[in-house]
Amino acid sequence: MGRGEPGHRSARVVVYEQLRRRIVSGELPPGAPLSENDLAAELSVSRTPVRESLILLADEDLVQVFPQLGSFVSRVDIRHVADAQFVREAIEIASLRDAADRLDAPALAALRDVLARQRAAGDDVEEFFRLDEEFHQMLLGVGGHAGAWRAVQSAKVHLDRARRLGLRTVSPVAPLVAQHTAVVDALAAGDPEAAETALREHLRAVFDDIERIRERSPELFTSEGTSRPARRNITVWR
Amino acid sequence: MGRGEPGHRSARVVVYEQLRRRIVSGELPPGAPLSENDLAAELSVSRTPVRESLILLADEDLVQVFPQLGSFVSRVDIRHVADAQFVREAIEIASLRDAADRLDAPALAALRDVLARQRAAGDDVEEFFRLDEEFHQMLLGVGGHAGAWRAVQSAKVHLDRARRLGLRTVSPVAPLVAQHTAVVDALAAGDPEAAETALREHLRAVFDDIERIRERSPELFTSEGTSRPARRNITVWR
DNA sequence: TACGATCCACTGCCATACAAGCACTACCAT
DNA sequence: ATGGTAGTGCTTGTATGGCAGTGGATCGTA
Repeated sequence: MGRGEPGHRSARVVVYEQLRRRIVSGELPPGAPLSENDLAAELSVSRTPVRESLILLADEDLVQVFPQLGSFVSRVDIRHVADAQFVREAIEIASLRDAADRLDAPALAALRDVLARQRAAGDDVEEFFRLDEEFHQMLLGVGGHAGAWRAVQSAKVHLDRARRLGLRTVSPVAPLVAQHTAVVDALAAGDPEAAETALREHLRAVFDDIERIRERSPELFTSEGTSRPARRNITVWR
Repeated sequence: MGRGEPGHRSARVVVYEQLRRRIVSGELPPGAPLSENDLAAELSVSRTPVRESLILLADEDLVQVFPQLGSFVSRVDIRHVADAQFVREAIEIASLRDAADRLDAPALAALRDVLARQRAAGDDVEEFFRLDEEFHQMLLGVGGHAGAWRAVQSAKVHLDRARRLGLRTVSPVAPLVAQHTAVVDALAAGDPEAAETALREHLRAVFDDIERIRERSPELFTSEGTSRPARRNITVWR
């Protein structure tokens, strides 16, 4: 496929999406070194698209770059997560108020379909997060603010990463699906107040989860002493 | 100054900030071509930092890149502006609710100082926008959500650009300062309801301004036919 | 053993060269 | 006059080379 084809994805986009996915999933944990050379060799591209991807990831605070030192997966800054929580809540709640008036039968059916699939997903974490994205994006669309999804996503990515880092040891996903259901039920019942309360509780529950994770695994979060990582184990063992 | 010094600003950051300023100010109008080679020559750097800056600007929808065709200052998409308006309003209003409880004497004095400087600025557009940024950022800080400023800014930049494109021909800034003052007065009076109403009216007034600008200068906004610009006048006349 | 000067592998930043593709011009055949 | 087509100069995308800077490893000295 030629470069001009609509389906063409440049090497930069491919690299960016893969790195982002691996960082958010926890496969590349906070503090992991991201050498331009190593990544280029691993992904069979040159340093250029790798570097451009790292710049974009640094712009959304998923990566920290120290010139002449190295690039690293950023540690989770709890203040940054709190800010993301606030932004996300503000946008989603504001949209929900509009959604109460605009909900129609097809949209309601689509929402319920996502909920059913979430219940069916069980403990498949990957699937749950895919459907979680779909649910919240759909909810924004019902409010007539699908265009605000990018802003939500740029905040949500930090919440998702923090959750996934400790998801195995902490809460199951079933209550979250129940909270989603409560929001939709309140909307369907024409009770925007209850919907707002339910959504706010849901988002707060997510944040509380993260704070529990922080207590269990403080090494994943920033602390004043570790802000500037150093290289480790450069020479090969022999 | 060495590259490692704290005050060092890489060529990429310098180029990025200059291009961003020139785009938002209208010096580089919507549709203007941004050739990587030309910009590199003009700014006395190589293509690399220019290109990396364009990627960042494209990520925030200030620039559109068409592979093998060219990069252009993006036209103003009214839907995009409406989304930005919604996001900004949601965040600032949510923060204002917290600000009502947290306002103390020093913060109030700082806010009033900015208002006084805005009144003194008169018709200096550059100064007005600087102080407008300062005011809204300060208001977020009072609410305890200074970290949300980046999210607001990434939305606000599109509103600012749209306003500046037609500011000369449309409304004066004095009413905007009066609206700012109304917000602070309501906060100081301990009336969060009135403050919210005043802020919402202020933000809506800004958006109405943009719609008036659109009626006067539709060529600055997207229309279906002009989404993909073409090159013109490649060969030199002789 | 403890400590300091030096070395050097490795880093990201920038400049440059090459590759692939599109738009327009100019020309040629019909 | 008109339609088709090769040529040309620009575009962005990718690869690579060179540079300044960093800090762990290493060796010399007390």
